[in-house]
Amino acid sequence: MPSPRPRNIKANGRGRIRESNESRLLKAAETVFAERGFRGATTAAIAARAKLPKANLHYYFRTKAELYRAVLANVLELWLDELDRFTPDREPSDAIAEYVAGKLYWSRVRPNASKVFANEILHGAPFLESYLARDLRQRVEQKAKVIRQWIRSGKLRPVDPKHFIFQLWASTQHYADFDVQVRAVLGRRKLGERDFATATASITALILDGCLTRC
Amino acid sequence: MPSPRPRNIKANGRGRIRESNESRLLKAAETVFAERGFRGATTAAIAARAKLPKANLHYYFRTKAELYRAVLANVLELWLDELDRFTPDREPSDAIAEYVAGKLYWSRVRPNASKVFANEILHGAPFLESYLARDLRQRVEQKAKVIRQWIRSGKLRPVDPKHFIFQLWASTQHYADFDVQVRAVLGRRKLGERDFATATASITALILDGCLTRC
DNA sequence: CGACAGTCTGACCAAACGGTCAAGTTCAGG
DNA sequence: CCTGAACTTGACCGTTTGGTCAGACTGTCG
Repeated sequence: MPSPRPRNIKANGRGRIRESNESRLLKAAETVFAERGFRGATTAAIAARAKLPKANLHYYFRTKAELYRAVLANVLELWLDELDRFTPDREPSDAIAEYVAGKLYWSRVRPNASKVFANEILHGAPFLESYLARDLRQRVEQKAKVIRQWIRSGKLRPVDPKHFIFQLWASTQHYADFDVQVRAVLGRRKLGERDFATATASITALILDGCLTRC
Repeated sequence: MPSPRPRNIKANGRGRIRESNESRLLKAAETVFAERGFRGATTAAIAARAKLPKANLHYYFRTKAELYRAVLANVLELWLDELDRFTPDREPSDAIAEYVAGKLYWSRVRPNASKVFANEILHGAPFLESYLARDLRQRVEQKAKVIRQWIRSGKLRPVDPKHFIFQLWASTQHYADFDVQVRAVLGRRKLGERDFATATASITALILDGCLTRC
């Protein structure tokens, strides 16, 4: 949640400056946190990237942790909802294909969001513990039910629902979080729309049909 | 590479102390770097975990970067070789199953190694650029050839070899790097051998056969 | 225009950091 | 038991860091 501080929304149209500066800082912070992690990021670097004096940063966000929390909240909003495509009435192959495409879309257009999240989890999720234990867990539990239903109706093999979700997460996150490695292997300077299209097709095909020839 | 420094291996049996202390420091460093990343880790914290004074750490490893490099070298040694199971003469399903099992084995017994590597890549691989561009790229190119051969011989669907390898990497790394998330979703305090066995089975089944019912 | 909340910022600080150093202690070979 | 190399360490240093603050500026509403 953004910040508990003198929010002057009194009357109409106020706080424009605040809103503009806060979003500039959040954008800069997302980049710097993605590049260097929480501890490695410095408020000076974030402020510089937002082209504001450091003291100004601390005017809008009291502490580095508060700014980080705000960035995380933004990221979660983005990350949370993709799984909602999983509903009992849908054809699993469609839902899964759309999920992969959606996740990879965000990995391409907001790679830093993915990296901030990955970094947070990688280092033990000190800021997201309760989110993981509450919201995320419940959400997955719920979607696992949908997957079991798909299985019961014979549309899906008897996969382990949670591990299935892990695999979806893993394969889609990879392209944003490990992009240096992917780029090195593919020999690209930057991953383009075409690379992501190939990735989407590959992942979808593999998850739906596997790699073995059959019948 | 460990360190260019007065290595007293003169006569027999010397350097025992050095060897012991260096390995204690490396172990401690692996943990701390995994928990906090390169910038977040402090030499004081590493020294404390190794139960040595900080000055002693700097006696064995001149700088934090040198220590970090040594840790990375250790990690790479572990990570590098699993792909060697891919040879033209083998049955792909066996090779793949063994690869997944092998990678997940290391994810379980050396999760910090995986995290150090993941963190390095996540933050742009400043220490591993040349490794990625040379060794890794070549290695993948080579293994991609094997996969293409498998495809030509009709044992494998026409998957994109490199993206196929990415998927193998992604799904296996996930359990070490994102273990907090996995634990939260599964409701475990610690991932045990059984969890990893389930994961291995799930990943293998999914990659080989996909999730859709068929025929 | 007066007033006041909101915004801005250079200068500053204590704490923490990576790294150094000189003086000491231990250890094995002669 | 002597010697020299290897090892140990408390104290220290310059720099960087997150955060503060007092005072100046600005936009807007009555």
